[in-house]
Amino acid sequence: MDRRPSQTRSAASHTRESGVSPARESVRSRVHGILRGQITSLELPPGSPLSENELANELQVSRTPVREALILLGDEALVEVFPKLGTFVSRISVPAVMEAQFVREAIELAALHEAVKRSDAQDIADLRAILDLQREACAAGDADTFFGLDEAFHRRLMEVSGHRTLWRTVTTAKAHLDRARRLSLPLPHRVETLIDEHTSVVDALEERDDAAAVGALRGHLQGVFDDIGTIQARHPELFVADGDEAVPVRRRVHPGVRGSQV
Amino acid sequence: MDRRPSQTRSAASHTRESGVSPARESVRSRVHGILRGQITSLELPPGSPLSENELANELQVSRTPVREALILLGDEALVEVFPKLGTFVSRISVPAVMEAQFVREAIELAALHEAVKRSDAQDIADLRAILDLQREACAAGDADTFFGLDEAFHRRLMEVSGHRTLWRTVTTAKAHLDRARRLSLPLPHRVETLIDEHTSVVDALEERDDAAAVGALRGHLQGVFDDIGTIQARHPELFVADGDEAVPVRRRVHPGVRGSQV
DNA sequence: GCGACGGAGCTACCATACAAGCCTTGTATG
DNA sequence: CATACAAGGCTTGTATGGTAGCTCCGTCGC
Repeated sequence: MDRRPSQTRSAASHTRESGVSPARESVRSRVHGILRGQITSLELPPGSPLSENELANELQVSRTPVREALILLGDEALVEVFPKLGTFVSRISVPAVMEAQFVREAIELAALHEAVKRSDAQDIADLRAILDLQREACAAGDADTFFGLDEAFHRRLMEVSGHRTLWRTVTTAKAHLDRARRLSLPLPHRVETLIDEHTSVVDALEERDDAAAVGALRGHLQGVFDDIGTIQARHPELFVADGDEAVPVRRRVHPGVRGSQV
Repeated sequence: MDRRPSQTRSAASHTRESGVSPARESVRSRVHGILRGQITSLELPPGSPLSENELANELQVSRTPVREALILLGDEALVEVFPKLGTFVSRISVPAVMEAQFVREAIELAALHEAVKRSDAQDIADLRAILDLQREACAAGDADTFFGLDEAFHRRLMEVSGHRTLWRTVTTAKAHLDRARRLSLPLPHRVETLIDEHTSVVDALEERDDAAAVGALRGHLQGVFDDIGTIQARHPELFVADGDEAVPVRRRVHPGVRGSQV
């Protein structure tokens, strides 16, 4: 009557875990990760229809894991499921972006507040190393790498604060912010500004200047709002229309081609 | 080639939505809500096995919606799924409680900071009304009602801050805290203390005293830590053992009876 | 007596089939 | 020509079957 596994298992608890799984990853987890990446990178633009059957055929799996992945994505509001109608990549909602920004700012600032007290030389060196790589990616014009390093920077920053599992919470909020930031990246002057802001945070962190660090990070995070108006004017179809909540449009960007570029 | 629903649909976007659905709720959503309530109320104690087949039989539905509900619960770490082994109500992890507390505190304090600037007489009156009801529930010794009102209080507080959708984020973190608090409720002196702390927050809010409000709420929220050591010593089987992460024990509390009380 | 091994019984995972609802579109009708 | 209507094709929701994997426990070998 008593069952227990042969040994402790620390992994495989969170479905959302990315990275390399030790042996094999569940199909659901794999599909979830693929779709999540394509949505946050805008490879699947907001408003795109996501058919369970179609995805299952493309990925060569059955509907079940695809459906389960879509349910998880729906729970984090990256897709919208309309029963008996269809599933769509959620459009960018400015209020939702502001809420996500609020959550992220609250958590990261609180974490930074503790990081100021805890950081050591190694932490500072690691952060600066990431910034150097970011400058390289910036010079090379590699947007994907740049974004990956940006994520690494903020992640490392939270590790310094001593809260290791906190990153997952931020990730959920960050997904919505990333889509907006992806759109603003093509704008000039943005990239260098981001790196400068990161540098200011590390500088203040090294000098254990709490107020300066928090102020710098806040300014950095709130930069999302700088261009969002411009972006919305340029790509209105990617945003939810004012006064018209969540209207799916069952029309793909390019007929017959799924997941085409913007 | 163009499909769109007959009219705008604002509801049914989040699976986690509780409350009364307009027409009919999906089975998955219903099962999810039931299980979530039973877990956070400790009706299903940490460590309990949750078999898809068994739950499906008890609730008279198929395994599919039960499975999907369990996946969602696993995503918020309320259950742990061990592939090919079993699903269990997650044990209370002190580090996890601390992380959840960190998230909640960061968000609620940031929201309160804005609420101080926005609150009007009606808001204050509503909050005080909730406190009166809480005193009644306290006098009557009704724990469930008390907890419901506690939730209503904090929820109303976030509405005052102007961030309506933020409560959902807090809810996820709060679930883990609630289990710990449920256990500490039987301890004497706790309930009156909680009400007093709530009152202090509202008082400071009414006087627009930012520092006092934030300080009072912080003290209130950190009260979770006061008794957690005592609780863990009293109910060690509900917590994850030190140095032994997530070991499911396939043995129910009372043989043959599911969901028995603690 | 004690340890290794293999079947039994359970689990979650994935695949598939059926059901119910919405939208489109062809068609009949005023 | 415009409108009402019904069939068809699509969608997601639910139900069920089959498979791989893990633990338990009886049995065999030492």
